[in-house]
Amino acid sequence: MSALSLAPRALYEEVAELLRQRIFSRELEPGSWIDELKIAEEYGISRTPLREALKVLAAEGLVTMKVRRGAYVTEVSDKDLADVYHLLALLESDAAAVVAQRGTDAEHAELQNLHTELEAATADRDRFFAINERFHMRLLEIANNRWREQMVADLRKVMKLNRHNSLLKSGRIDDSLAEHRAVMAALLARDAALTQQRMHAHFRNGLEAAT
Amino acid sequence: MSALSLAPRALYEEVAELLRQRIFSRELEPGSWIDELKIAEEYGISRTPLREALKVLAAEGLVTMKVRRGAYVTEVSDKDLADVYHLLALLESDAAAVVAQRGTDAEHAELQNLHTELEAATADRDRFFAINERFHMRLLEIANNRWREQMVADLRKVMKLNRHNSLLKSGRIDDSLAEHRAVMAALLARDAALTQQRMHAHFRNGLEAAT
DNA sequence: ATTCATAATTATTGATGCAAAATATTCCTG
DNA sequence: CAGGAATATTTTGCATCAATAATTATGAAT
Repeated sequence: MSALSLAPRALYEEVAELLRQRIFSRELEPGSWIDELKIAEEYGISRTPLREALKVLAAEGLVTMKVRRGAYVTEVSDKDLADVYHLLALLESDAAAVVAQRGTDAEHAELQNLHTELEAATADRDRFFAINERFHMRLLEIANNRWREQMVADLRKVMKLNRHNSLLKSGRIDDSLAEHRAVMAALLARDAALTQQRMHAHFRNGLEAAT
Repeated sequence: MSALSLAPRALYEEVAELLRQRIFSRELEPGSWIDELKIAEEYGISRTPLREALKVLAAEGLVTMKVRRGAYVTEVSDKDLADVYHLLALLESDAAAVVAQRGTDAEHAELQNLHTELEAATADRDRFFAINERFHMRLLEIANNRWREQMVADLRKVMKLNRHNSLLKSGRIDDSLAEHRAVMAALLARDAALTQQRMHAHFRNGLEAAT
């Protein structure tokens, strides 16, 4: 990690990222109030960029702002988890259908390559998750709808708030891979409806495994 | 409008709302930079709450922040318009399917009442739009997914950035009403798939009329 | 005359200070 | 001893101030 970055982010962005990590690691627990003074002192910054960072996190749904009370880490109930998952399934399965229908052959090949990598990574759990993540992200990029990309990114952040934090549970690697394979087959066949349906099933199974 | 409100909003919220109105009225044009000093002076406030408001608007997609350059009103291309519309169609037609399947009889009756009001308001264009808006909002509330409600609200704000600003063009009132009637019929019959399909068609027609 | 470099101006970003509001504490009363 | 009111402390919210980076303008050199 180099000290000077090519695209220097604003301080409030850096702070937002640090807070996200602390929230995801549950160092900042859901429901707990965020002490502006304490955090600002910890990071050696003033409260101004911290407050701006909190506004960003509030928009992402990670924290909730109460007037004259401050910000607390959002608590996600089981219902919230199911609701968010429902939307992710909807958005990503639609993205898959779009890619099946309108993706170029080169883009399809690229996804197929990622899938092949995935098939080869069943032994290494972390690697499997990492490649899986790249696959889903690349799929969204190819679907080429920046508003959806933003929404999915935000929803995935909310998912990470949950204790049983998994878009993909451990024991489910083999099942998940089989579903992935089915999605790819439909996608390469350019069958949009089937791709959408199979991706949706993939998510539904994921939710059942998570709850 | 009373001076003292029961839920006093923070200044940055008020400012965000004022800026939204100015953006929607195109007083602040898409692509134009927002002069913090000028706006703050206009409103007689400091720049701190203004900057926090800009972060909120950025999260909604209404303005774009550039590091060390400030904020400018987001420009929405025709592609953006189509992309946002695509997502609105996806989210709202799914909401309709959910309501068809899981809404209570009382909730269905409530929507039917709104629809009846709509049928009676074809002569008054503004009234028609207002009731239509209420119908869609109520549908989302009944679908009972606060994450979707937030996303749809944000997407609708982005839609309003566009010049041909209309989720419902003028000449299309009769067609729109017919589509609405079809949606209601499927919904009351608790046919989720058909409801979803018809709501989707309703949006598709809306987009074609807008472009 | 054009281009590049340097300086000056302007605007954004971050820090500090102050006032108002909410919560916690203490003291008084029943 | 308990309950409530008044006070004190903590914390948020807004404004002002300082510094930092970017753009523009100016001038010199080729």
